[in-house]
Amino acid sequence: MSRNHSPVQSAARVTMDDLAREVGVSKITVSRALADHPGVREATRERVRAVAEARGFRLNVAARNLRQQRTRTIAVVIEMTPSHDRSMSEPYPLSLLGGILQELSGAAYNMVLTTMAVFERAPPAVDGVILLGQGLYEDAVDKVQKSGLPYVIWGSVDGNEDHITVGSNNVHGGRLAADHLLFLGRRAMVFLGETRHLEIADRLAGFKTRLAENGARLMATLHCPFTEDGGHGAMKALLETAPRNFDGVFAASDAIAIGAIRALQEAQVAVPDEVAIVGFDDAPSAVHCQPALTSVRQNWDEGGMLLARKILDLTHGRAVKSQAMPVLFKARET
Amino acid sequence: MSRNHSPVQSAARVTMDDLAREVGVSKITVSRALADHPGVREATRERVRAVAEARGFRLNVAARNLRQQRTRTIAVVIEMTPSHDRSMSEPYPLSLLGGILQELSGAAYNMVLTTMAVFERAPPAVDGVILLGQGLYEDAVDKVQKSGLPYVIWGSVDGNEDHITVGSNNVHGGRLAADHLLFLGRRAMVFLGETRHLEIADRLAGFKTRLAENGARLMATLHCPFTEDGGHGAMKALLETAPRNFDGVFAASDAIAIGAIRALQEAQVAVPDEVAIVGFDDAPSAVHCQPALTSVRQNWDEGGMLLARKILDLTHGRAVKSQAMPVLFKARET
DNA sequence: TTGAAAGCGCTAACAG
DNA sequence: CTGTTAGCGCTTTCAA
Repeated sequence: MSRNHSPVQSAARVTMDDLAREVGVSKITVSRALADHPGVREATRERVRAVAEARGFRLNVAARNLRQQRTRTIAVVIEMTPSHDRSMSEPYPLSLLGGILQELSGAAYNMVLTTMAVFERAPPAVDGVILLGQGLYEDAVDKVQKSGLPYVIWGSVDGNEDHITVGSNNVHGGRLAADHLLFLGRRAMVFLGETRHLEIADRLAGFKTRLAENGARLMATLHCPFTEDGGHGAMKALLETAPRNFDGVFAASDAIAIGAIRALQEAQVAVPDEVAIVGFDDAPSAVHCQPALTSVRQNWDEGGMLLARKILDLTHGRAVKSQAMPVLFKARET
Repeated sequence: MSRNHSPVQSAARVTMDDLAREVGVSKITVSRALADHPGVREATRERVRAVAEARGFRLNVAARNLRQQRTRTIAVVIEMTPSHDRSMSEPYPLSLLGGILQELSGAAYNMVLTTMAVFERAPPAVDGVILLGQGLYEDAVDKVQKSGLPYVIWGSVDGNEDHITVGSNNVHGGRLAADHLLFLGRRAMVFLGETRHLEIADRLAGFKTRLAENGARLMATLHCPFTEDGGHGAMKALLETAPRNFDGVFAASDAIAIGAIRALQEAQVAVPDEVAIVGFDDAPSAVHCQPALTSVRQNWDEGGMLLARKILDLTHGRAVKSQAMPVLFKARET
């Protein structure tokens, strides 16, 4: 029946004062009754509850937030490109958010999902910040730091003890990728990915280390975006400029790897017989693509939960440490 | 007097009063200067700005929210199962959130991502609600309605004018799926999906209509979860209990379809030669799976933007209507 | 162009 | 078990 036409709230909203007057107690008693504080007579609590229900009382959360100087809300700042091509899910899939949300939910905390731009332009009322996004790094960290709020970062665990970081052990992931390709007898490798991102740089570092230890060579490092098209373009360009001089590829994401495989197949290069390839993330499409993609899985869920737990600890003044999480190698057909 | 133990911010935070004292103006002038109100002398504004910067002033958003009686924040309530199997991205992928976020960002609004449970237990300070999630439906709508906030729903556009709904034209999607299978000469169909969800029920309804119009038959409707395992299990059970009496399948999601294909292949049933199949959503894996899955694409991005625009309109007291969005048929190998 | 007063709705602290 | 007082930090209103 045409409710909803109310702009924000229907009429003047019912306050605790209104309830207090009606029940015949003071508003602090109303507050205590509704908040389940001990030391309110059960009968009183019941009456307050009943009237609150009857009058459609809703707590003014903004008022409470101001009074208590805390919002029980954590901001999650993501990198978002509006482009269709690069879906938000590429570098940081929903399961990372899922892990965060699950943990925050458990603590009865809310989560504000926002971008750096909005975070600056219209700062939300929050108690802490989780920063996702490699591109953002240096810049974004500064901005968040300026906000004065406690924060944790998803990314590469560098030596900087100034900020708390949670992330996969990317160096080790790179080593595992190298080991696989070496095991397949490959000696001449190519790396695909944007190494300006610390996480990616770490993957390459681990990869290189193992190659060096085993006398294999890195023929090229191609900087390409995280997408399938990025991988396809980079590999296509590589194949067109010179005769193929490599037999192993390590891609910084599964999307890149899948694009690269497509380019290889278009150029009549057999995968994995002529060129073996390892991706990263173990995305769903890694299982379904042809041939099935060997990849390095990150534990997004757990990562999200860790991020949430750490930011909650920080907001409660507890000590917190950075943490690198193990990755899992998934050998498939490539 | 131990102000609040301030777990959140380090020292006592700088307030507008502090700035006012230091600059030698009243706090309201500080407020106006920082908010770029006209009618503040430029010199004054500059001084205020400088001191604010120097002192590391940060606006107390909670206080502003209380005073202004609005938060510039919209809650997005999602259905979240903690289970690994059913990823959050299944029914409502990140791109829907992306669309919402993009539109809210543009209006300098923040977005609280939350679940129904948290929304009830720890209501966030918001001006409106976007409700995602078919499972939630009746129940969740009631709960949100009780909150007294304006809201819009992603889902099926039913006749109910009480609430504003945005969603794909699921009925038409069902018709398109039927047309494809009929075009391939199929006459005996199976539907896979949980029809208690209104959206799914709509897909089935459109599907049935077309079958009836063309004298084809619906042999079975199997209720299964949205996952690959759900589709696999349902199809496997169907194949085991009786001789195969169908040659076309319409699945309520791509994940279900991919699971069903696997079950068919395991039972030595050729896809699409013996059984053709159509999915829904046009997920990335639809392109990569073997054989490539025919599907019905939903315009998530646009849907998210519409949801956001409508809830903003509602919170500003503007009239708003429900809207069904066109879907796009993607014929592939199945 | 600036300021004084008031108060948004709630809850912590202390008294009774 | 309940109440009084005070005030969180900001912005609206009205006055100068």
